Amino acid sequence: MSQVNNVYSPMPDDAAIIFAALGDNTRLNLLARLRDGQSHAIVELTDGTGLTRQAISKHLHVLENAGLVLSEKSGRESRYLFDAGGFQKAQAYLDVASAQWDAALLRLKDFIEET
Amino acid sequence: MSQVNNVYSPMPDDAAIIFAALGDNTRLNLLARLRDGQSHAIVELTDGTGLTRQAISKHLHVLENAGLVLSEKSGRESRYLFDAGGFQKAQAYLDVASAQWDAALLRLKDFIEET
DNA sequence: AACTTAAGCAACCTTTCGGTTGCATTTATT
DNA sequence: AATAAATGCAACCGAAAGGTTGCTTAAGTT
Repeated sequence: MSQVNNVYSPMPDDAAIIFAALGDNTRLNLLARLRDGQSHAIVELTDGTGLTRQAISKHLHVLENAGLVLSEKSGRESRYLFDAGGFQKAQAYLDVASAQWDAALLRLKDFIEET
Repeated sequence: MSQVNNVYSPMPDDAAIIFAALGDNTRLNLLARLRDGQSHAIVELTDGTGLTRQAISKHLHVLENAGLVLSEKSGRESRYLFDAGGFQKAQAYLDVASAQWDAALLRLKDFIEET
């Protein structure tokens, strides 16, 4: 079984996973911090959240699974970095959806004017 | 207490609610069907999903709450339509995030070249 | 008036989610 | 060698999510 999976037509499954990962404020805040382009250790990302390290660790795994962050081990710490890939897929999905909507509106408009 | 809420800086809370609503395949499929620009009754949207009418009804409420669809009563049926508002907010959020990321990369690049 | 269709409401069930605590492990530090 | 720091893993918990069934109500049909 093969699958087409180019950037112009994101797989719905992927999209749902990415959007679900974005659908939580704690995770959106983590992403915002990671957008500085540098890698951060878990303790560091935990700081100021009011949550435990394990909670943050779980959130980071969710983000990683969605392709929104990358992780790398460095000595005793695992550091996380922003991954633009997930974002681009989300944007692509919304763009395609918008385009479909616009096209439908246009068809509707033409149909009405046809009278 | 007042709040700024323009399209250039979407409120994170809103964003999380919208993304969470998009983070489910059943709902993405419903949205895809609603992108034809026309209104659909619940029974109609239920058809072909393999789920019950009530399940679909709940999903539609989630979408409505996120500003992704609108509903209107017409006789004994309530009909749902696509609402571009939620989509635009989601797109705006991702755009701002991307821009921040790009800016951070640029700063990093400049910093390195400064050597 | 009788019947059918479209929905809403509410209770209930199971699974997932967001979070915590406790303990073991690995990698610095002193 | 002994201690401290950063994690990972696993069990556990309460709340929310996704779904179902049953019953009521409102609006069309015949």
